[in-house]
Amino acid sequence: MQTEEEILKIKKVKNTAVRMVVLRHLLSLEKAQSLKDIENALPYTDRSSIFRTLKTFEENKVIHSIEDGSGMTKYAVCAEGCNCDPKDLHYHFYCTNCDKTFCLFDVPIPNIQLPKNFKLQQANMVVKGLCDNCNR
Amino acid sequence: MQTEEEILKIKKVKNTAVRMVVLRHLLSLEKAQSLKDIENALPYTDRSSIFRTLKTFEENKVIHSIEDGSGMTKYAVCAEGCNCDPKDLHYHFYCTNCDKTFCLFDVPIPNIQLPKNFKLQQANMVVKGLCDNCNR
DNA sequence: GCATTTACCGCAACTCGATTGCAAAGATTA
DNA sequence: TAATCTTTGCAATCGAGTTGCGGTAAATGC
Repeated sequence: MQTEEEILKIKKVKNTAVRMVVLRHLLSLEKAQSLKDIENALPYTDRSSIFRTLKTFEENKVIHSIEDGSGMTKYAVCAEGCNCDPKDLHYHFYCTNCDKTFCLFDVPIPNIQLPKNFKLQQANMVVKGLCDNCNR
Repeated sequence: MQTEEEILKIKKVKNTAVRMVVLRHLLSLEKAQSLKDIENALPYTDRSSIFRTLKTFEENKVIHSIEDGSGMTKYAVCAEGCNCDPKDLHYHFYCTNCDKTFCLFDVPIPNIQLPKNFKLQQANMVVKGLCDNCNR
């Protein structure tokens, strides 16, 4: 497991107070977080600073964004060695009851055969339904 | 091919002027449309009327909505016999250059093996990249 | 056919997540 | 140290989506 400092160093992102606290927060949680989630969790850090931090992280592939159909973009730390290639894809499961987003790392993504001359850049596979906890 | 009147009758949606014009517009295009798209195409129809029409259509399964990662919900007319089941799924391809959304009816969706006790309600599979026309 | 109820429409206002302008504070370079 | 660039916090703005409300049209009851 890499420390926050190591991650930022590897991804060539300058280490600042806001960046450290945001990255630490993301690392401490297993679920993808929205800007709002982070804002609520870090009450002394300004929203726009968090926003810009997330953009910076995304540009430098520290994190990747997920559109899970909840209406809010979520963010999660890239796995070690992840280059946010289409190959690194996984399904996201959005629970319509508890509003949590899960990364389904274990569910394989098939090879998508696109029409001729279409070029894949990224993909967003979101499955919605009820999670384990809510499906009772 | 069904007429607008027939579709509304089958789906038990009352036929009104706004509904007719919105449905006709959606049928006339092969690509999923956003509220904004429709608004621009129908300058004499009020946005909120179009919005409520789309909601009514969606509730009655005349159309289905798509979240394609463009930030705007898109709408497309359901195919004949479509019940908007997870089974009726298909990939959507969003071109990051020309901002168009394509339905990839011909690309099969695999069976998604969810973790134990998770329940699938719907899925949204969006592939982003360059379309035929923009990939030159 | 007329009155009453219900549904629909258009306008304007509002919500809320995302984004930006700007100036102050901090870090870096010359 | 001075000049320059980056980051931060605040406030304002943007834009898609949504809602309240009064007016109009359609459906229903008598």
